[in-house]
Amino acid sequence: MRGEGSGAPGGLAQPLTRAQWLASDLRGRVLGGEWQRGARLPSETELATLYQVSRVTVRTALKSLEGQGLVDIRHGAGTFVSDFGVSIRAGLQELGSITATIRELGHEPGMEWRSITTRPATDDDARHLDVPEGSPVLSIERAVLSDGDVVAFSYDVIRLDVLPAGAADEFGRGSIFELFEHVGLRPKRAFARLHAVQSAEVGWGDGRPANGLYLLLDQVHFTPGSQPLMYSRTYFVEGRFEFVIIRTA
Amino acid sequence: MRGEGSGAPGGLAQPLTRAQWLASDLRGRVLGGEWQRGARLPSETELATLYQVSRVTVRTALKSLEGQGLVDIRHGAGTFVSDFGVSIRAGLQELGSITATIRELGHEPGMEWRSITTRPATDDDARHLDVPEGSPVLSIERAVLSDGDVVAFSYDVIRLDVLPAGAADEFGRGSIFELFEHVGLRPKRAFARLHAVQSAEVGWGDGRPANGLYLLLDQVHFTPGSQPLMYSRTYFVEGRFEFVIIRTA
DNA sequence: GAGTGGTCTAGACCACCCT
DNA sequence: GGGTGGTCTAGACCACTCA
Repeated sequence: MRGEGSGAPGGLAQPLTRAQWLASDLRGRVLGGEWQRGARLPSETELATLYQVSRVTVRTALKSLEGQGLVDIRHGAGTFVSDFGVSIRAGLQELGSITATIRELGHEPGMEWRSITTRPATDDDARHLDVPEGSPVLSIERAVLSDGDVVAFSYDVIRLDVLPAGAADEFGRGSIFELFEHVGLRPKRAFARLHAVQSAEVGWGDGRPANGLYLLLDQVHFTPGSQPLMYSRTYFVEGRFEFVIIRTA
Repeated sequence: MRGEGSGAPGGLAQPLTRAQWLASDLRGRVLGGEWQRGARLPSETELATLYQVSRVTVRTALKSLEGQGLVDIRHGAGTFVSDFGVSIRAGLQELGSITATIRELGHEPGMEWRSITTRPATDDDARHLDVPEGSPVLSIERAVLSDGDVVAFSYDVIRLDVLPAGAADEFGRGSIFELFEHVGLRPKRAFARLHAVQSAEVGWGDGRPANGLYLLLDQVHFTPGSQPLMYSRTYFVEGRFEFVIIRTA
């Protein structure tokens, strides 16, 4: 059954677990319109048989899709294609690159670097990245674009002591996540805080909103070994990006 | 081992799964200071033996604590008490009452009702709650307090057709979640969107911030059967509430 | 290499929905 | 009552960390 995985994962090549592969495949089938909105998917037992995996694996995959708002699992009744359906955007709780998210929404992502410099860590950097004040960090200022429009301004500070030698030179093109990947330092977790901000100091150029309103995502990214890797403050221009969270009991 | 569960669950009495009970117990032990910040917890196998449950159950509990930012699970190394430690606030992705969250942070929650009325659903209500325009809804305006200070203004619209007869009269005291619980309608999921808002129209009384800045949590709550139950717009006064999200890959 | 977490399986029993 | 999801178990094997 099921020849090749139709739904390619959004990110890069890397070994997928069976559950991730299944989720990706089912995601592709749902988005491909194989089932109508509100329609019932095959039962977990059926899927387990079809895909030759255990029911636990099926459940893991389905719960992931539920977390993305794609399907709706109802006890005793079945799993249904969510009413939000195809129009859903990736949830905020899933750690991934903004670029990938924009692409998944069907837009053309872009990036404009304003500056990339090496400098000593400020007091603030040091506190967030857990390094001594003054130790070298890579400071990046960039604007995130979607279909040519600025959706966010981001101020990122990256620890240099955990990067392989020469890796710093590679920054400046492509997604930051892809860079980390390339260097073998995939962020595993992020601790994020949200704030509403109004300021004329944020950002640069024509992309700045007249009202100066932003949703600030202030986050620290960690390696699988729980080392702080990057501290970023990303100011999303209010109204140009949909922040969605699926909250579950 | 482990006599009674020390860590009482934040919410109300209801049957807990073993994993939930375990999570609650471990949470109590961590918060109680049984292990230092950064210290390693017993291994999953040890915990499984100690608590007489399977390792899968232990993992479920630990992952829940990880999602709350309480512990830090490191492949091959062990599970450690998070550096954020005790000061952590509940994550935004966990669906729960604001009241309960405030209490967990060690503050005294409060509520001030401004108005509770029954009225026909507006166009906007109808769209979010999936009812015909004009069908009766319960409209609530309230302020959420923490230690006597206003932290949020909330405008809630509740479907009346799914409430048991007479239940509407019970609103106006206590947490809305407790009310739902009492009536047997525990929300299971919420679909939330976030916005930065600046407005002088929002809120009332002295609690309004001078700058008019709010973080708007715009959400629809669903019953386990996926019926829309409540549409609420909660305006959190910027700076008075910490919005935290643990994002994972 | 020993120990720890990450993933997966096959099977079981329960709670819930629907007819 | 029959089917579906919710939870749990015991055991297995793999990947990673650390000494």
